[in-house]
Amino acid sequence: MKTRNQAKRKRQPYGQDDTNKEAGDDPKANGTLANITPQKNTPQKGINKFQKRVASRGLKGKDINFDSASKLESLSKGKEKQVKVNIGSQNIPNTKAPLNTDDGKSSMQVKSESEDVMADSDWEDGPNSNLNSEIDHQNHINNNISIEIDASPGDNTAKRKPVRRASAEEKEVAELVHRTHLLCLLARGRVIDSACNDPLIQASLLSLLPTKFLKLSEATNLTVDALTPLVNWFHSNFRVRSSSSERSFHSALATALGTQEGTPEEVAALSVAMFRSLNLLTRFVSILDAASLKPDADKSDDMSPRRKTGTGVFQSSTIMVTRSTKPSTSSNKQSPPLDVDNIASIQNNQTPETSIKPSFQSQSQSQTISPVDDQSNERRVDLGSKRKGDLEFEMQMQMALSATATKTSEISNTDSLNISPLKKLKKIRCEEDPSSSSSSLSSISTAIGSRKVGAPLYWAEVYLNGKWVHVDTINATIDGENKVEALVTACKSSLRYVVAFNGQGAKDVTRRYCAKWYKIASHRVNSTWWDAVLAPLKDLESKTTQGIGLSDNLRNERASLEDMELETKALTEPLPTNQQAYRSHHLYAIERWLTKYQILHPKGPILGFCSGHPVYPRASVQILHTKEKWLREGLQLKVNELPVKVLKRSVKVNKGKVTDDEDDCVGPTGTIHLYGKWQTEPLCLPHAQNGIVPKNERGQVDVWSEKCLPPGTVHLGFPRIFNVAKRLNVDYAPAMVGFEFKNGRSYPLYNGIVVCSEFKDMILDAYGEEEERRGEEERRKNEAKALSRWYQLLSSIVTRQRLNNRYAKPEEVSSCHKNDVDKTNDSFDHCSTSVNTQDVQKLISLQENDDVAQMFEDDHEHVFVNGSLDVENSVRKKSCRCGFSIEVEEM
DNA sequence: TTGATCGAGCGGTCTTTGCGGCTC
DNA sequence: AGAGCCGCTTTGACCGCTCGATCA
Repeated sequence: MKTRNQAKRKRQPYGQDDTNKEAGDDPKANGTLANITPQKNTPQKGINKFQKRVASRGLKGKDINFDSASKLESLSKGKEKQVKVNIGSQNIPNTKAPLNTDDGKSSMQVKSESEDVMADSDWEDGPNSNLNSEIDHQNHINNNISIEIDASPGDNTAKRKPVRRASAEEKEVAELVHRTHLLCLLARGRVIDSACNDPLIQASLLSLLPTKFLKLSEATNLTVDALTPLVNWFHSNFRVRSSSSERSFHSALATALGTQEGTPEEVAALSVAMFRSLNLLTRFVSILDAASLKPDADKSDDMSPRRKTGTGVFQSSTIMVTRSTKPSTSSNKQSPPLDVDNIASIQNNQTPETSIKPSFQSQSQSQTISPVDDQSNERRVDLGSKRKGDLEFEMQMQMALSATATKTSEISNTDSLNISPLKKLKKIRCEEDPSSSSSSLSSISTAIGSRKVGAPLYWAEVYLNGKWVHVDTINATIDGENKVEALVTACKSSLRYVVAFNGQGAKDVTRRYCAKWYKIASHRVNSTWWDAVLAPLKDLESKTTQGIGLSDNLRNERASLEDMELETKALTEPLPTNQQAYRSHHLYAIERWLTKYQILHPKGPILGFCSGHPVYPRASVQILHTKEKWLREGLQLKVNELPVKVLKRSVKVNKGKVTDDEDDCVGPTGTIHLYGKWQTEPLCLPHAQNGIVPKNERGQVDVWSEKCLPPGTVHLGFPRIFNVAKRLNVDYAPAMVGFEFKNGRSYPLYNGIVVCSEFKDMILDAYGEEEERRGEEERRKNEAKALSRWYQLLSSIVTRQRLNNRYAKPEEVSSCHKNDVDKTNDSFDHCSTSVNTQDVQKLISLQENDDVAQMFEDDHEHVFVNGSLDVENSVRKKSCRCGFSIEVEEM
């Protein structure tokens, strides 16, 4: 298919494009540059335009040199990436340099390796007195302007990547993969949740607990503070390691419990089991880091942690934690836990900058490659081809390692280290909500600085005092739901789905952890599908979550409280600070990003400003349609409503509408009048009266939807039903249901008829009988056709046999006969028609009795008997006994 | 460094109820 | 002359979304 740009180029050949429009109306009339370029335009201006043009044709950025002093160079440089334009210019000022060539045909010659540059330029040959003159020809030989376009591969701008967009199919595949992955992750979460309920594991955990914590199980109104020592105890007694060797999660959990060491997933699950063993209402929470919803995003998307770590669906996501447990690193236990106290101490004692910068610098000077960071090593090898995201990730890795540097980890210096880590920190700080500046800052800084902290992927939610509290034992963080998003962002991971599991159910609690929904909304799957998937799981979750011994009222209250909390969070998102975010923001809008069919109504209230643009609630954005479009939705304009927006029609469409086609939607000047929904009311069509269907000017009813049916009528969308209505003498109108585009034109599509309601049953009954009769007729016709074909087949065999008998040698006769009979039997065996076996037997006996053969013995004359009649086509099929049949049109 | 802006590729939506030439 | 049949470049123009490049 021709692209729009190709079409544009086609419409704008060199001699007609804007370059030459300014240069002169008819460049061919006079081949001099002076004529091509008006006096007011300097050659440089023209050259600039040429450069621009070349750039726009894919030679962008290629080096264009206009060298009037250079000698004539061969233009045919083969495959050299060079474009030269030689323009003779001797004896005249530059402003009047004529464009001459050897053959005098074209005023300008451009040779390039990309033939299409020439190919889609509409150069025209033609006589030109100036160009043909010997003098100018000589001028050209002696003096010329050379335009060199150097497209060497090393050129910066030549590196511009060809933009390749994902096709619809690729997008669909990506979405399917995404959905499948989500389902797998949900199933995995349920497995883990189930393992957390194991009584043996819970009992073992209880036996490990210091007795002072056992009283927590009896306490009522537990607070966050009361839980802190328990979390710290767990944090310091359970370590995180990279991978699990166990196949079954249940046994892996048991092993992790025994060794007090496990994957982040296992450790988080153990913490959930521990809380549950203390009779605390606890959920296992996981970030579902599914494959990207967008094609190729995983290849280039640096947000995806799968690239950074190794295998496994859940394991893949924890970067730093995983790495920190490599043998050569210090044990987790050697690092102080990241808890509220630690954050406070960091705040008090040192700024993040001072804590990170010195060690970072010292690390950056080292050339030793740490055995710890094998993935960093890999990156170093391929530094030249690294993406920006990889560098950023490596930066963060190095910052993380260097900030908590122990003597073992040393990192080589790379170019990427030239970027100040402080700037990186500032960036992250800016990302963070200003309202939580100090604590968040320290937490993020610590997150980056500590080896213990990676992107949090698994944690627990404990129900305390009427609220679900985030408890991350891996990072020893309690009630840090506001920090999760920043941590995840800092670790270049994504927070698209946060799901809480309990009682074999699951609930999406992303809202609790995500303050900037607009950033993740486009990365989440269609909410209808996701909600449908989660609906049964949510029920399960809420039923179990409500605990034992609670009344239904309390259960409902608790469930609705959480829903309200999440809903409130969804509706109170802070205003984004960049304009682009308002383009598809679900809560807010600014006028500049509205499409042509949108309007603000009412225009207010103003919720704030972004770069001077007033911000309105998204709910104020209304869709506009033409009058016709509203009619299709069963709505009509109220009386005296004026269009709220008037659009110009395209030139081409106007051409066809210049006539007196003026109505409320298309004005005389080719404008489209648009109306909002508030200007409409339910469609009021004329009632059917006396069995007559109200029709439009074309004698039909436009059935865009059921709402478009005149009152008192019904749409009977059956094929051939109009015949029945006609036969019963009932008034009807063809139901036009849409348009079909074929051969560049639109054709109305009809589906059945519209009749008055009172005739509905009568017509349907008659239609049913008619269809039954038609079906029977169809069956009979098929049978007759099959029989006829069998006759023909057998007749041909008889003929063949007769010929063989007459002309073939005796030994061939028997074999031929046998073959024919075999073939016939085979055909019969494979025949799937409804031909009566008896009929065929009769045929075979006919054959054996040689009756048919006898027919052919004489000069057989066909005798046709009346066969079936095709009512629709008025064609009757007549057959002869020999099997020959003809179709006769009945008058 | 970051946001704004621009250009380009791609997919989706909207359009919307024939007509001119030929034969009989 | 007029009725009727047949076969037409594939619709394609436009808009919105997205992404990369560039610029301030």
